[in-house]
Amino acid sequence: MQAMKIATWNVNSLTARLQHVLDWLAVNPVDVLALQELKLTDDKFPHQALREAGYEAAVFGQKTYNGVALLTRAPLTADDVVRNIPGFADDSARVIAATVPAPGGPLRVVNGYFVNGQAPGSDKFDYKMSWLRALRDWLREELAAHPRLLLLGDFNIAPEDRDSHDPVGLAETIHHTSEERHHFQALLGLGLADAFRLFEQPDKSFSWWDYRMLGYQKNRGLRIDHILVSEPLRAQVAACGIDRVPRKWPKPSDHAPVTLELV
DNA sequence: ATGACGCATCGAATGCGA
Repeated sequence: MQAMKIATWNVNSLTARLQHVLDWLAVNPVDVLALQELKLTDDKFPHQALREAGYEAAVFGQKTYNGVALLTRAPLTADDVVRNIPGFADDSARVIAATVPAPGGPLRVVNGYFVNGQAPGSDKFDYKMSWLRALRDWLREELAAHPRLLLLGDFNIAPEDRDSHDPVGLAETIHHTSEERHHFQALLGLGLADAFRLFEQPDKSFSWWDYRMLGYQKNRGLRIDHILVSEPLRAQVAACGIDRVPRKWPKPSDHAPVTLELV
């Protein structure tokens, strides 16, 4: 059976990062790439350049902020693409889900740009909590309908202390709060596994580093980009890692891609 | 340290990210 490669990457503006995406795909010709923070409307999406690179795209864009897309080598069936959480009113384009052909049977891929939440106690934090609750309730149904499911993207949650460069100094601040971590655990409780932790990983493995104060050079980062796999997929996960290479390129996204291999 | 850096927005200063 042929291996299948899947990745997620918050590009912090696809307009600014298109060449990075193309360069990365040329070296990492994954079958599926989930993108977040497109920061462009659908009419500005670079379908042509990506098609020339061998990818079709399902897009859910928005002006200035947010925006998500799924790039796939194999054509998607458009009739079961879902945009945002059904029944949850949301002004932000944060979720796109689609079914992707795969060797062991179709995969349901749910790509999310989770709410940042700014600070505990803020209106934005309340929105993050409501959004996470709605996501969980929807995913319960989605998993029932599609047992072979991946949830991936920018979760904006560092699940454990080891996922932060400063778990003590940043305790109970955004990305580190107990409430956010409980929500992450509740997602695992649906029957999902954090693919990254299925393998031994280097200490201080992060997927995001602040642009300021030499954050990357000092490895002051957080692991907030994740790939969760449902129980039926777990035994097929052969590898999961963070690719720091594009974070070293000129004018990088502040996030690095997270990659997964299914056999 | 209500900072820093980077991106987007009708053109500069501000909102936002994490």
